[in-house]
Amino acid sequence: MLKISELAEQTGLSAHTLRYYEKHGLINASNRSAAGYRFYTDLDVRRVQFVKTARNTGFSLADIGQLLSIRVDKQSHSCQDVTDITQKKLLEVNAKLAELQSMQQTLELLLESCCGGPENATHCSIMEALDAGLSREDEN
Amino acid sequence: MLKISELAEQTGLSAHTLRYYEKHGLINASNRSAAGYRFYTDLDVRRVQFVKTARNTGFSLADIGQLLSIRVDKQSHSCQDVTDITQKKLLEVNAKLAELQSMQQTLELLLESCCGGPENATHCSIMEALDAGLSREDEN
DNA sequence: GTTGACCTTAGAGTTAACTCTAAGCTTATA
DNA sequence: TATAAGCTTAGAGTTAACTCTAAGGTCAAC
Repeated sequence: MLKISELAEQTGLSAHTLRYYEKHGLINASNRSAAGYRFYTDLDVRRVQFVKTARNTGFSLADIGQLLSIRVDKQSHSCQDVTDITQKKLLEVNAKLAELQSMQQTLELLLESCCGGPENATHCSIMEALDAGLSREDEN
Repeated sequence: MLKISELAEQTGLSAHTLRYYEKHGLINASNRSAAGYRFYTDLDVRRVQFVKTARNTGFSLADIGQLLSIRVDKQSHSCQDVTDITQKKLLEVNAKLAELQSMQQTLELLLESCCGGPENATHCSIMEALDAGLSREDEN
């Protein structure tokens, strides 16, 4: 049985975050001391680790809530329920990735075009490109 | 001379957003009518377009504030001032990109591993992988 | 028996970039 | 001249996921 600070140390999350997760229905302490202190079992720890892993994989807390409700009653859910959530997240990640890759390319082109030196910026090609709307090559 | 809704239409930004940008010192209306209506010149329009282009390139409003202060006094700034801002942004974008690529890979592996069918989730390999911390292959 | 570290709760603050609302002028049109 | 569309401001609300604070109770050790 772990106290909240011990669980925090074991999982790498802060006690604040753990209480926050509890408030949002993701986790819970199986036991409380007479005075109200939270005490966590091994099962609780594993649930927190599940949350942390899902978080690192990009799932939102809302997604994780869904995944957890599948986790506690796997019989009543299908693999498709799980892949639906995962697919949706992958699409979001891919969309964000495309956006960032476009930014990356633009930034790299800008940096290639500019001397970056101590000359004054009167003819700076980055400023010119931003002024010209990047020459309309990549607009939204 | 454009009214704010006309500028909004020309730039694809909302009038709300334009006022927001003004409140944060990025743009301004060169003129006001007797009653206080904003009126924008061609120069104002170009400044707004600069902001929009920079925004699409990933710069934060704070970055754009810096770029704009260079823009209005290029003599007093060097190309290096501009590339410093651009470099910093590229590093941020690259960091975020790496994070998302790792998530993408994980999500794809998860999806490959799971049948995604109507079977119940008792042995769902996505759930198992999340439970196992993704087999420790990719931890933070 | 008193420090000091740790725990509790409710609730406020943070961040970025909007987005919207309310209450009240202004302006163009019919 | 009356209506509707559009403008003004100040300020509140939104989103996600924390992060922190205040005020106070608890517990182990010296």
